[in-house]
Amino acid sequence: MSKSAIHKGRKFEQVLAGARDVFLRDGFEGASVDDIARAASVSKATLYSYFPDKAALFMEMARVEMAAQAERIEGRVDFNAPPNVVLIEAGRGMMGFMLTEFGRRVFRIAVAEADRFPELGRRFYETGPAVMKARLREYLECAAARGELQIEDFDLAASQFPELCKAELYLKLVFGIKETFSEAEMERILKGAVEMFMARYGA
Amino acid sequence: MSKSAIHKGRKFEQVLAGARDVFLRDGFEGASVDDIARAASVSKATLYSYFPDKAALFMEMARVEMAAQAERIEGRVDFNAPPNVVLIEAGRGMMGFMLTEFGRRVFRIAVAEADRFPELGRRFYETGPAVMKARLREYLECAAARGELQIEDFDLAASQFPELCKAELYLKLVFGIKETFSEAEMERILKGAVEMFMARYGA
DNA sequence: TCGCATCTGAACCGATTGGTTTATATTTGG
DNA sequence: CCAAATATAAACCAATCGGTTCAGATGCGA
Repeated sequence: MSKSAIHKGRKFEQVLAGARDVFLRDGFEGASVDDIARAASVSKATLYSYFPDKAALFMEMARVEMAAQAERIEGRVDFNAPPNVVLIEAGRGMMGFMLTEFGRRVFRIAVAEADRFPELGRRFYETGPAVMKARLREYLECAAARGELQIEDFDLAASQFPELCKAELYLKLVFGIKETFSEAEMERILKGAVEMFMARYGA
Repeated sequence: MSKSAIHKGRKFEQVLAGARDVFLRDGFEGASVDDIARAASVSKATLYSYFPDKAALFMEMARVEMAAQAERIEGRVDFNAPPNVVLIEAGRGMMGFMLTEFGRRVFRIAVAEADRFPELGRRFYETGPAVMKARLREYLECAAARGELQIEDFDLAASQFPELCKAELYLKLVFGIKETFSEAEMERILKGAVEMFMARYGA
């Protein structure tokens, strides 16, 4: 009773969990409501007592899932640490999420359904990449003020670094060429990203 | 009769064109065979006389479309030109494709269906990003041999530059935040990419 | 233990889907 | 101009889908 507003029943979480599993596995069109109900160990009638239709269920699970993701990103950024420490840390976090089975699936869904659910794409962007970029930008300004970096276009710089971290990884992941990367490979890309960034913006 | 091997009929191209339009608009699941037949101005029976099922039609149109895309990329790369010319040119080409309505749709489909059609993702990667990377790498080695660049890890460098060109653009495009970018914005990103690349690898 | 809210399972509905068939029309090469 | 190849429209099929309904089971607070 003290939880949230809209719902009334006790199996709410079950439904969301089932929806998450099936939607992430099969996509929006591909997922059948019967499948979701089965995965949630819940009757279809119960499911429809919570949500008016399939799309609403989908959006709600996406909302919840992305909120959780945003919270996960709340990884510490030490604003006083030197750039090559902070950058490595931030890059590692990003790559960690990208390399998750879960991370890939969420990304795929967001891309695939960005047409059908325009709000979904926007939300994914804003709770994911946008917050990371904003935080990074904050740090960059901080470090620049200390004279550790020399940046003119902070917005651009904060966008460039995450992109650098995707080199060699991202495309192969998204298109299913390769699903796992060794620690050594990750370190090589990460090191390359930081070196390039520092070569351009280092003081 | 002198054309290709498998098919026999005269409306083959029509069918492929219709399939392209509808699949790119609605995705694989979302597209109905009746819709495709209608878009192709062809009867469903005719369509099924060419292709055994929906999936085969989809893969064939993807194959053709990606082959065409690969040909399009055959843009000149002058191996004797200096880096900051070649890089700008290559980056501009990439961004040009990304910013096309068509380019975005193809990308979305490839991502969305990479699970269902593993070969599709692989093919998209190999006829698109991979060829660009290979060509760029070739050039980088050439320019390094001339002493215009100083690169240790050519593979990494050839992956980094395209990623840099996506900064600020790509994510917004993919998630539908923004669909068009002014010439000035593109130039800013492009210039930023080249500057960063040269700061790291310039001789 | 009673009473009320929630949950269940299964049947059901109308719509749509991928795919087939059939009888007829049209094109085309010789 | 004929005959074989190819295309057509429409009806049809079985399956699946999202969504509804309902009679009864189940859990829970008092």
